[in-house]
Amino acid sequence: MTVRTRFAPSPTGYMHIGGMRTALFNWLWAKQNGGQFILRIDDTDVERNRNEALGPILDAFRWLGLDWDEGPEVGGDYGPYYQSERRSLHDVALKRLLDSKAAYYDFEPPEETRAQRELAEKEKRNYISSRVSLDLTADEVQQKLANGDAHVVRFLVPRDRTVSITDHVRGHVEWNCGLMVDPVVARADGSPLYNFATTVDDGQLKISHVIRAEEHLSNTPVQVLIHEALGNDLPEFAHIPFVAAPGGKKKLSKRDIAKYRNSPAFRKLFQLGDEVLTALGIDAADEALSPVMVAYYREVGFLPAGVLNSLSRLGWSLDDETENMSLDTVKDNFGLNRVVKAAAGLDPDKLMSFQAHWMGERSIDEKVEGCLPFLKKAGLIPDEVDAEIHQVVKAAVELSADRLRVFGDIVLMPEFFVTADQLAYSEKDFQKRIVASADAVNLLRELRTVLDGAAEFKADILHDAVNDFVQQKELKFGQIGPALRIATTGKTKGADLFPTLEFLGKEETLARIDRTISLAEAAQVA
RNA sequence: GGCCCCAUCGUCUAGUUAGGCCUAGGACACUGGAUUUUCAUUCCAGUAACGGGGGUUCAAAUCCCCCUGGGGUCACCA
Repeated sequence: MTVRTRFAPSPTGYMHIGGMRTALFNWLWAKQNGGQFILRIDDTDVERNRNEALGPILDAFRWLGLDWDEGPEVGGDYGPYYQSERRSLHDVALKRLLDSKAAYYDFEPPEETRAQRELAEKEKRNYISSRVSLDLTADEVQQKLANGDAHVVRFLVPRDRTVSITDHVRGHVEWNCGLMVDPVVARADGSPLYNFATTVDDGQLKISHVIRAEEHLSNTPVQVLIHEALGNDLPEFAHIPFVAAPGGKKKLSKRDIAKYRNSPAFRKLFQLGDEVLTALGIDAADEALSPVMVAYYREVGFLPAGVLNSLSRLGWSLDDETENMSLDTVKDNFGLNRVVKAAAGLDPDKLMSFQAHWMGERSIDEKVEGCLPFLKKAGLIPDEVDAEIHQVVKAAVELSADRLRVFGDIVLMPEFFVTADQLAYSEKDFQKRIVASADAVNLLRELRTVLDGAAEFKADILHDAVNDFVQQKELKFGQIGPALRIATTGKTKGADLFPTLEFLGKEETLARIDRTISLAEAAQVA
């Protein structure tokens, strides 16, 4: 049997990270079994511009390197792959259901249906369809149809049986059809509804494995029944756990983004986004760029390997110890039988840890390539990168070392790229360690002389010179180090100090100290 | 509320199918220490879990039942 899996997103304008995990598992299963992974666009109910809304979704797949064998742009033998273009196919299937009496026209007013439903809930009773329209004679039905009476088409659930499946992750699951509502399969104008269109399409696209999030489990009996009525071979099912919000068990949802902002577990990612995106001149409040969406990770400068590794381990494990895995490793070892049943909360800390691991695997040159676009976007380097600028970036990347966890981190280190007059100081630290410190300014003046007099402007020589000075004055390094660091980089932490000074060069270093002294004096006077 | 799903450290998980190798393993986070004249890294160590109650058995995290708790879903959305 050829394994064919599919992911069927609606063109919404963004790609949800949880949806991405579902897509990944589908891709993994297809690839591992030498089958096909299909992208089908469920755009039946969308009025927005298709390309505009689909773009971000395809971008997410491309960014992560998850290719699709059939679907938009690549076509395939089972198209069209846009559900809206399959309407004639749905019409034929609908007619077959109606002709075989597997579905019926329901003229019951929607208010009436809703009232019955509410009454049932109030009485703590299961609701099933009234089926009053089934009492109509064929002529009466034709008459109402001719009159243009409002109606829907419902699937006639066989109430005397059960539906059971053997789910790849949940095992045996069974439903009593006597408890099921007759689902609406089409509106009065014949336009199909989700459960119906999906079933028709899955059958026609010869999908072998429906791998989807657990929240679809309750749709399964309806789809199985429709498949049977249509005479389709039944696909196999795998209902994987949904991705939960960090620190919780509830489904990660776009609707709760505002709430996540303040959640302790999620805060770090939002903060990183705020800092990096703002430095890039991008609106960090845009929900399409929140950590719930794949686009966030690309824009902030994550590696596909980091995101993929994290997503793979969400609800799946290779064994009892392997954590760092490339996509190839996951692909070779993936199995539906090792998918966990319980919902898994996204863990931002662990995600960052995977990301740092894979960034550490990158060569300096690869890191430079990754940083360049970010530096350009932030206006820290010109768009035209000549050899000299390339060299500067390379040196900065080497200095930043493992402080560069995501490419976006580089734009948070402007001290490597701006000149003395543009350097921004951390206000609080500047105040505390320089303005409010009794002799910080005097020491900086003396340090300036020491640095100026160094035989060579090299890290180790500067280091020795400053050490000598510290000993001579009977000070501790801690009494001048922080001030020197702030004066030259604007902040209290960062890359190794003396190599940084060497990187900046004598002229720039002294200029920064001069500016610090004058700013401090001005502040003290005021 | 009906239907369905789920339940091991704070988190992600291994172990459950074939009960003993489990004084429950790993990773992330956290805490302490070493290295680092900041921060980060690296290294070492530590804290930390089988939701509860009944069974079955020589033996239960593992099998059965009940309870509790958590979650999903109940549209002429997808």
